[in-house]
Amino acid sequence: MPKIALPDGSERHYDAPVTAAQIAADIGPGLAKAALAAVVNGENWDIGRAINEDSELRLITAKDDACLELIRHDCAHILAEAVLELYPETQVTIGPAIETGFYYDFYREHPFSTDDLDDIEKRMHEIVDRDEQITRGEWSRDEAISFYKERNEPFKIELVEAIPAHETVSYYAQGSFIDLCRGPHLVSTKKAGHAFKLMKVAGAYWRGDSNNPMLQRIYGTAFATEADLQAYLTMLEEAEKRDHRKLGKALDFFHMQEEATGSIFWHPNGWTLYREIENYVRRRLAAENYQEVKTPQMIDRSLWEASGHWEKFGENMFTANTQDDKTLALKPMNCPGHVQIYRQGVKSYRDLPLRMAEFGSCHRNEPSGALHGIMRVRAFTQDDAHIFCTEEQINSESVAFCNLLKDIYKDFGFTDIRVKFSDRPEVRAGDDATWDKAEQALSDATKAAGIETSLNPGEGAFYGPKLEFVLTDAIGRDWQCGTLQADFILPERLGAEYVDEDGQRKRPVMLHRAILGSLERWIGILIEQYSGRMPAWLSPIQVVIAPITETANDYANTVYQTLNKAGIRVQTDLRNEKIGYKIREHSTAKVPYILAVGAREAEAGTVAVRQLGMQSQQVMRIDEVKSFLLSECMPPDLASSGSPSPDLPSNAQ
RNA sequence: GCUGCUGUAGCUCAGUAGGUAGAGCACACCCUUGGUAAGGGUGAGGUCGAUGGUUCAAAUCCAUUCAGCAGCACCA
Repeated sequence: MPKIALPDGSERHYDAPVTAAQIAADIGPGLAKAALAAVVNGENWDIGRAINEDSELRLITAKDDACLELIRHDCAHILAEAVLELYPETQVTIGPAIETGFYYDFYREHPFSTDDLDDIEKRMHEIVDRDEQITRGEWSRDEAISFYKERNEPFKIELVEAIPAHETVSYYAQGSFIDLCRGPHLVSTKKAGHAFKLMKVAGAYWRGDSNNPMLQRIYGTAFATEADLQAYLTMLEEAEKRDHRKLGKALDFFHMQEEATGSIFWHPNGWTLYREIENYVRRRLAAENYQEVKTPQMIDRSLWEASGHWEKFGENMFTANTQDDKTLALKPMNCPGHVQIYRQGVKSYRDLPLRMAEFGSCHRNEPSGALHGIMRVRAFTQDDAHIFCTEEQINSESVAFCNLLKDIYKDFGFTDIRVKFSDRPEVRAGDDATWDKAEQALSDATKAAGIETSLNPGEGAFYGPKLEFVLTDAIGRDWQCGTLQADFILPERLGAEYVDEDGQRKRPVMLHRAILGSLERWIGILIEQYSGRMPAWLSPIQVVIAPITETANDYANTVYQTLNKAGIRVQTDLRNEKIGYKIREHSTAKVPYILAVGAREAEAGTVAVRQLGMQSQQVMRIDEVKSFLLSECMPPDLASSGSPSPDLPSNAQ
């Protein structure tokens, strides 16, 4: 005799088990039609599945976000049904709904090609039109296993065996297709609708393990309406235009080429941006009492053996052999080098915390498939630093670091930061007690800094747990940028110590930390964040002076001299082109300010200022425009402190 | 590293029945001196990622290889 509680607070009583569909019909015909699924006591529920006990019920309609997940999950099943119909020799594995749609992993001898997707998609539309009823059933474990044995589906058998003993084994059937599935689903294939599209085919390892066979994954996306689907596809196209690889080339920032895979050739424009960022960070660190150092690019393997890198990280290290049979390694990290500087001379507790920073150029031999534009490269520069401190200082140093990081991110326009807490990995140095201590210390520090973290189990560094500050690129991929790692192990291994108040020699703790992460990745993210339209202080070319006719060339040069001398990155465009052409070109090149000068301006000693993205222009006197541009182009840290002389490199020509 | 796809002028791309390559933009020169997103003309520029093979003949077919792209795995 189930009693059903509804979201509006009302209750309905039934004499016998009842389905959500029946309840919806009792409430009204409109709802009966609109209801697609239900949530019963917080659990997703098929609309046609009987409810036996007193329950809280919420009905799901097409407007619900939860409905989208159902549609996508249905699409995954429809995809599998279509594939089995077209390619009966295929084995099915798993097919969930995901954030951007759905996928299904198949196993077959001959991989799918992109051409197959059209056929499969066509068949999926047919299956939707067939209006096949989707029904839920339950199996005993043995029934499930013998079913899949008969069909020669070893992957599915593995899945059944992995289901915990106390859970029921359910399946969903539609047409001739039956899939082991937790559900829920809509009542028929028709309800999934036609607003779906298969996107790509790719390999994916069974259970995400590269030791397992590779499956064929087909990705698709699906929405409740055709309009939503179109909007999503348009959004993807727009995101592609923000791709840093495309913009980096278009804006003449950098290039890469075969002979130096994973390394960047920085062009003058890109390098100007790079240096501007580096100088900004340098000023911020100096203000926080960091000391900057520089350590060797290549170090003998013995040091890497001592630090543990040779063993734990050796596969990713580039090495070079010398004529006298030494093996040197290009540094993949800066920490061992910093410990060497720390160890010069005796350190006192009075020296701690000691903050040692380096724009450390590192090389790592990343797997070829991991390379991605300038976001994931083999040669990069970290805004790295190591804070040598006592255990008691971990907390305050971590809090100070988190605050500095947040402030710097804000200056670059990032306010929405996600933070992951990565704890001990399987391959690690140090004993469990040390790890307990390190994880606890880092966790306490994040709480003190008021930072919310999500757990990222087993992803810590081999020497310590870490915080990862994650930003997202144009098409939604996550990239780790900043990091904070508590390390009790390297100081031990490399013999760092200090003399405490009581005269005893003790181990300092090392906090490994980076704010931007790598300059290269940071610039990649920045380009995508701003679609290449950098804030003026970061723009490689801040101002272009464009004479309207060549009679104004001399005057343009005069204005140029004034602005260049003031430290503004300014260029002139004296080419024999019309002003409209020049405006278009420099607008496309995303130059923040264009100063048009013609006879009128030359006569009056003014310029017509046109700001990027604006239709109109504003006439200013030379002295006015100079102070206007100086303030517009001021790096944010200098602007807020009101420093009179910005440290702008002047590289204009 | 694995699976699939791609690789033609500086850039974006065309070239599907194998017969020694085309367009637009950019570039050079000439004309035009034009007031805020592309003025006009002429011209130069590729041997088709690399290597090997099939063929009378290959950008086009085959093999190997390198690089890029998507995903997976990896990411201290």
